[in-house]
Amino acid sequence: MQMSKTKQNLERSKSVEKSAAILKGAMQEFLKHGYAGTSMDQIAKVAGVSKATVYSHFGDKESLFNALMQDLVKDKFQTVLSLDRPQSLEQEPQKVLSAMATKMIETAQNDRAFCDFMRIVIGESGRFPELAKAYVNNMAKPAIEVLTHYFQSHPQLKLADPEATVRVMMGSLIYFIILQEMMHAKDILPLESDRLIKTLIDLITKP
Amino acid sequence: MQMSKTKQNLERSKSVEKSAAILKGAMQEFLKHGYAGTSMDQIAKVAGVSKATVYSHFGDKESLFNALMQDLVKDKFQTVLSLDRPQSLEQEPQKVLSAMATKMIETAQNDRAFCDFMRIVIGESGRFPELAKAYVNNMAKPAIEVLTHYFQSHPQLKLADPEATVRVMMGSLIYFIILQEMMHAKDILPLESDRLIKTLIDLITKP
DNA sequence: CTTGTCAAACTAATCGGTTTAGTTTAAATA
DNA sequence: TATTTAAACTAAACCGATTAGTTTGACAAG
Repeated sequence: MQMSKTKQNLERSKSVEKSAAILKGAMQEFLKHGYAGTSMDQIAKVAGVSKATVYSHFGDKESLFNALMQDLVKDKFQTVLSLDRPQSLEQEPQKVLSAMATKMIETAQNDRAFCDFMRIVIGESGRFPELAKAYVNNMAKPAIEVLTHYFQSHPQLKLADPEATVRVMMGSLIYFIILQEMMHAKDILPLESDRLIKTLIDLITKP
Repeated sequence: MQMSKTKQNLERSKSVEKSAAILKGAMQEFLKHGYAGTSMDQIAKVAGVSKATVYSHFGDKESLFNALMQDLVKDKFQTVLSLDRPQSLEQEPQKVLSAMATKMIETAQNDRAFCDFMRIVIGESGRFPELAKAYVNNMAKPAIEVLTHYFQSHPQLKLADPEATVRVMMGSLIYFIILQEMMHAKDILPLESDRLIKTLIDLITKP
């Protein structure tokens, strides 16, 4: 039918601002109400955009959700990377590991969206296995690998199984966050993060 | 208020069988599709019951969800308790703790509904804080307390902070289950549960 | 006659998704 | 500079299906 374009109008590429507004609105709603609990009308409204525009940018609800979560995984990945790349690798492991753990918990405590994000990833991991795998590949795996490499390059820690030890450390911290921050257990099972971190580091760098 | 019954019609008191069928159907659907993703029509259908009956037994959707999840928490609590009450308390801690950890992971691996249950509790913990608190009070807290008591009554372990050590142990195991079983990380980040358990127990009962 | 149940119809709202009819934008052309 | 063109956009109506929740009227049984 129409061959009339073909000039160079790749420019007006569907107005990046609208796309960004839609993604921002979708993030707000999906994080708050979950996938099934969020409607396209809501998203269009909070994005300040017509529903038709939402559909012209992202074909359907599932595509929008996937696109958003992929973005979000990459975004939060930056956080995790900066947490796990210890700035001062040369200090004693006790200090380095302790600082990493502290920063990780502090991040979770201050970044509300991070907890909401984790909740969605876990909660929708059954219906969106690709989302779960994106989390594993882009967040859990790099974090585990960086930490494993750190453990392996510090033989003075005398760790029999650095890979498994990483899992112990990550698990302790993440379950603490899940329990205290996500499951509202702060009042029911109070525990200072410092005590957990000290105990954990002491176990790993056993005196 | 009304004392009119008091005969012995505790029998046909809304037909326990129907109630059970509804709860069973609701469990199936809620665990599979989440709260917002499940409709009352679906529940009535899979329960083999009319929708009106569902509403006459449980006032509305939210009440049904809460009633079901309370039941489920109590049910799964039995599992957790039996996991944490070591049958043979008198063996060496290495054996006792190792057996507990193994049984916990095996349960999660074999009981599909257990993973679905955990997913829902975490996923809906933002919108249903009461559900999260029920989980904490009826499952996490007892498990942590039993294990804490076990640690405290075994001073030969020389644990500086038994409470925090429990968190390390529980966190390691539960994050392993979340990653491998719920987030489909088995293929991406393979790790034998035996290695994790051995490493964890070695750290706690440091030789 | 009360109680529990049923299927079915019903409400009013919302869902995901499409379509329409008309407007804004910015670049290309003349 | 004025005009044309095509894409992106808008609000609004529309679609059929589905939602949570109610009501009705009939039937069975203690």
